Amino acid sequence: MMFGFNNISIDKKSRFSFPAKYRDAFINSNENQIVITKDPQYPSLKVYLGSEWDQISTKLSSLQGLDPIVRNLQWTILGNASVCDFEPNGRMQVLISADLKKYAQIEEANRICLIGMGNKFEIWNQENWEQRQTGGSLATEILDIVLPESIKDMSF
Amino acid sequence: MMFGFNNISIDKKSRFSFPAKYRDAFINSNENQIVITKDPQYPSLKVYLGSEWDQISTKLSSLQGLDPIVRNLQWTILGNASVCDFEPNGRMQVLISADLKKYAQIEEANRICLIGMGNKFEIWNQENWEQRQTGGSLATEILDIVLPESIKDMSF
DNA sequence: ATAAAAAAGTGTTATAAAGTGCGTTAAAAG
DNA sequence: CTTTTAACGCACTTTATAACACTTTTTTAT
Repeated sequence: MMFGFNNISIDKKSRFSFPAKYRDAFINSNENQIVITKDPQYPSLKVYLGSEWDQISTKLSSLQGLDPIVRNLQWTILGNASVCDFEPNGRMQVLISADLKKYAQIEEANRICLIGMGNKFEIWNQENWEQRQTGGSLATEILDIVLPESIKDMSF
Repeated sequence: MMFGFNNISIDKKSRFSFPAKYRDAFINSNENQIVITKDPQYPSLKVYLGSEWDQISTKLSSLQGLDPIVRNLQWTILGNASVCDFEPNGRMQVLISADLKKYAQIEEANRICLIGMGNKFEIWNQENWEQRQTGGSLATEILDIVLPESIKDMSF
């Protein structure tokens, strides 16, 4: 399990490295892929371990796509996923695409917030994160709607 | 069970040591990890034993994150947790990150209050602690809201 | 269509900062 | 007075990041 807040740099080529403290956890869970995609609620990114992603994406893509909310989630989460090779023994570097950077409002930033939430991470623009933490609301609360039963038991 | 008030020093590298009187309790409970994170209500820190943390974090991360209050608690507690290796037979030293120091308003301090609460500890800035004890209220009471049912039975 | 140029992506190295470990001194307890 | 504990200081190790070099892909111009 991987927890905690990290303010880390992005280099000129849009790469970041996971902090070394997570190395053991990555090695133990035997991951060799990382998936980054959009968060459906907030202007931020979700970072999944390969194995977690397999579960979530399998479940989500099996849902009835005629429900517009489900369809929207499928578009957002599945349609924007970027799969990266990942070496837990190496530099643990990951590239963020221009699209995802734009979505998370980190186009210009050379630093991001990487937040360990146990089995996944979130990536935030620093200002947005701070506003969130102090109870302030963001301009864009994207999924402010009632969810269908089928996804109530899923945790993205 | 570990109780009582302690005023202890933080060194230049932001480390503190648990008082020796708790050594036996740590050895008996066989802990080799300590987790520090933010208190969701007050500008102070919570210090959990590894085994306690496993329970709390598992429960908390399983809750429906689409509820904004739950999501906020997950961010605060899980997203700011710092897991430290811990040797009950050694110096029992723990590092406090710059972020957590800032949150607990102990950035400049070279002493902190470490309060044993049985199965966990709290870390406070001395002045805030004294104000609390004498009934004064702090400027920042962060979680002044009604909690959803799902977390009413959890004790953080 | 091909070659040149630019951009994007990958990998390595060097250096400063952060973190860790341990010995010494000072203070407190027995 | 002896033993234990707390606090401090120093040296060593690890980590993060910026800078650089090289490769691959894409774009542009002829």
